[in-house]
Amino acid sequence: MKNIPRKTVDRALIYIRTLDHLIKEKRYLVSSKDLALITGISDVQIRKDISNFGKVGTPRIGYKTAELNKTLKDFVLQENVVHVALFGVGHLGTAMLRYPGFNEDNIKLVAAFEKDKSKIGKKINGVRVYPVEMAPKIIKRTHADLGIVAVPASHSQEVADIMVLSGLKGIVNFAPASISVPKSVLVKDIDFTIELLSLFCNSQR
Amino acid sequence: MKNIPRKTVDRALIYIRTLDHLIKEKRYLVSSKDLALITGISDVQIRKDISNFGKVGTPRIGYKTAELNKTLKDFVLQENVVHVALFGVGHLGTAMLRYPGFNEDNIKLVAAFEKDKSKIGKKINGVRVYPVEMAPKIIKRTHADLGIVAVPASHSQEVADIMVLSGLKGIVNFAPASISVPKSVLVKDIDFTIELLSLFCNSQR
DNA sequence: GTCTAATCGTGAAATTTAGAACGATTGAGA
DNA sequence: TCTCAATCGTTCTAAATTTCACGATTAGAC
Ligand SMILES: NC(=O)c1ccc[n+]([C@@H]2O[C@H](COP(=O)([O-])OP(=O)(O)OC[C@H]3O[C@@H](n4cnc5c(N)ncnc54)[C@H](O)[C@@H]3O)[C@@H](O)[C@H]2O)c1
Ligand SMILES: NC(=O)c1ccc[n+]([C@@H]2O[C@H](COP(=O)([O-])OP(=O)(O)OC[C@H]3O[C@@H](n4cnc5c(N)ncnc54)[C@H](O)[C@@H]3O)[C@@H](O)[C@H]2O)c1
Repeated sequence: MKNIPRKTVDRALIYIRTLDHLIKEKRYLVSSKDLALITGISDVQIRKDISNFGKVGTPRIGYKTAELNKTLKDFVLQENVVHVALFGVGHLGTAMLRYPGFNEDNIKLVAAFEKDKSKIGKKINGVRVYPVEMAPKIIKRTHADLGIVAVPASHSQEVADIMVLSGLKGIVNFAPASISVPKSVLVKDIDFTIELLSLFCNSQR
Repeated sequence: MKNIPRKTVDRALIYIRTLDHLIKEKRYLVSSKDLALITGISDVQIRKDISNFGKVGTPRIGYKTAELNKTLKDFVLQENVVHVALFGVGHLGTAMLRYPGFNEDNIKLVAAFEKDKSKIGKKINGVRVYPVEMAPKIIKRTHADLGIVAVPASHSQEVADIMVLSGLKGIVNFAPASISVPKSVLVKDIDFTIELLSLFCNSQR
């Protein structure tokens, strides 16, 4: 298997999202220029990304939406369902538990973990809330792949440690604090504050 | 003013966040190596980033937390308060309205806009919810700089157009669909689905 | 069948970003 | 005072990523 650039993989997910949408609208063909208009990514970039996955386009015509979608999905997702464990059932965590869109994209929240006893034992949108201590056991039982940190920053390292111990391979961290994990575990920080400030800084110039 | 790399600006925000924290703990000095341990960013990268903003460190000692923090803030934030308008008071929008952390970082949610009449007129955490039609007027009155798209993807382009018309200079888009805006308006997409899938893909290799 | 315009795919150039190496500086302690 | 070890800041090198240029291909018009 060819070594595909990290950023290409990320953009492939955007192409997949876009193609899913086009297919739902019964669109059969799409050119790199069309995709560029929709996604804001340049047409050259799109063609180059796609060429990583083989020659699937037809000159003068473009790409068949269904075929391209399948090609991309085969490469980057391989029909996997991604199992995710949530830590922290507060405002943000609850929003995610209630979000119906994950299922459609092969993401399954398999369990939630809380400290607050009043939330433990409940089921939100079919997902049970467990005490944090049960995380290692439940995570193994449910085959969770990834974890989400949605606890206050003061407890983010603590839950990150549990996630690592439990064998999770990737963490999305919403807490506004860096977490330390072995380098075999990937971390994606999503700090709304930083995103807003960054946008503001960059719009100022 | 020197042209500072975009990624350096983003990392500067992480340094600021970290320094805020250290200062709160009454820590006066910090070396690039310390910061590297905390943030996961390499010490070389950190020194190089900081050197963009002038020589503020002392060999053998490191940086004074307060001084470095001030230097960074002067460059990238300039003591501005960022005014933000929220579109969509659903699960995610409400979580943001209720988040107390923004204030501490000079981010102010100045108004929220909704379609659902049952939500209009309410005040959440001090922020009033208006009908979308009032957005241009309220945004001008409140001097909002940025907007947040927290409506379903099916309506994201529609509200993005209103944001542009209203003069917002940057948009954080949580909807899983690309939005088209003039290139003078910056967009930051945050698609939880894509973040999770990306993490999964990258952890698989 | 030939021509043509649109589109793909790709190799090279340019740009951005990260990393490595290393000299310069400084405070602490012998 | 002199040495030393820690740390900063800068320059050079390397890697990753994007952009550019252009040839190759193909469906459709005539
Ligand atoms: N809500 C937002 O818009 C927003 C914006 C920026 C950053 N964040 C960050 O996202 C994270 C979650 O935000 P939120 O608004 O949902 O916070 P929240 O306070 O509403 O929820 C946090 C939840 O985590 C639980 N918790 C605390 N310690 C725990 C532990 N050790 N193990 C398990 N659960 C624990 C709490 O009981 C609570 O239910 C925070 O780190 C916050 O700083 C949120
Ligand atoms: N909640 C999550 O965890 C999550 C995860 C991934 C993506 N998202 C995306 O984030 C966005 C918001 O998610 P959510 O969970 O808050 O959705 P939600 O359905 O809870 O809330 C959406 C809100 O937008 C309002 N709205 C609809 N059309 C509008 C319009 N034209 N103008 C103003 N308001 C309008 C609705 O009345 C509703 O209150 C959606 O695009 C969703 O796909 C959310």
